[in-house]
Amino acid sequence: MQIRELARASGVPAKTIRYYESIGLLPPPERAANNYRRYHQADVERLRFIASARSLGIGLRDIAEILAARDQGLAPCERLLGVLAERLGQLDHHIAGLLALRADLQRIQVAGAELPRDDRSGERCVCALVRAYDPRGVAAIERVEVADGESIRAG
Amino acid sequence: MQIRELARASGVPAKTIRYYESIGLLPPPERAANNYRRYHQADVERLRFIASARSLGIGLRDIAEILAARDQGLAPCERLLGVLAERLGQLDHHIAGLLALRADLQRIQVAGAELPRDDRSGERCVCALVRAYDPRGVAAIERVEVADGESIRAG
DNA sequence: CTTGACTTTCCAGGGGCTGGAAGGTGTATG
DNA sequence: CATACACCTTCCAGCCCCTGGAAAGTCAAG
Repeated sequence: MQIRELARASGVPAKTIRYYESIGLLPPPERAANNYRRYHQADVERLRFIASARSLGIGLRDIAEILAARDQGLAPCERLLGVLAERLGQLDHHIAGLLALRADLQRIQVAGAELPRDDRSGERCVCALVRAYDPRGVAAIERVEVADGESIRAG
Repeated sequence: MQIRELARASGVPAKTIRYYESIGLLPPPERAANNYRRYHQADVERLRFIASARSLGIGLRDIAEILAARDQGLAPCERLLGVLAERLGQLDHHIAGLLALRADLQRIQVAGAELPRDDRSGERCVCALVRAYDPRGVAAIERVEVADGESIRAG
């Protein structure tokens, strides 16, 4: 099958498939006479695994290690379980941070809504509240989830 | 004051201060005879605002707009409140996604822990569960929080 | 013969920094 | 005066995971 069909079968855009190949996550496939990539059912499975792991929030590096182990004939189950556990820990930490952040944000919002909106000095308005905000060890670790991109591959 | 002192007073690394200047978030400061940047108290305030807004998860673009408005003598409070509200919405959405993801992850972990760990075919082990995982509209939006970096500026 | 759908490669950008190289400057000490 | 060290400057590269676009080739249908 051609790259587009693999894309449809796996839910991963063709562009991303080429990218995965370029970083060694997928082996270079055989080529047809016209230099088009040719894929098989096994590639669908592999890519599905990658896509699912990605949507579980597992990084490409971990995925690469697991696949490399499997390619060498080793069972990667143990390792995968370890990655899942680690990911769960990260996630809990992350969620806790976001919940604390949410609370802070809401406090500022509520307090700021009662202040005048035309203060240009920035002293008696919501700006002052933001400026005075000091994340007490909880947030600030969570600078991460700001860079969105709204890709929604599986949407 | 020099850049390092501004860094200490604001909690923002010198490198990041230069970066902020390079993208127009901070105006180019005056220079001493030796070409060193020279800052004042007002820069501390501005940077504190930026740092706090960042740790609330507000993007540099929004921050830039707010600061630009203020630089033009307009009160940005209304706009800031809007940004906060929007951010709160994002955050709720994001947290909901992460909680759903957490549940999925845990389900897979628990189910996978009961399967054999030496399956090289990938059919009767946790690998199969991951491969079969299909985020039902909830996750997959949240591909975001995978790119950490563990910066911990305020740590 | 043209249209259109596919493919190929490569280069750039996003978000928000962070690290490092290569070099200039300022101050304290021997 | 030499040296050590801390600070400053600029610029280039990398992180993570793609995504968009350009320029060019290939194939089937009308």
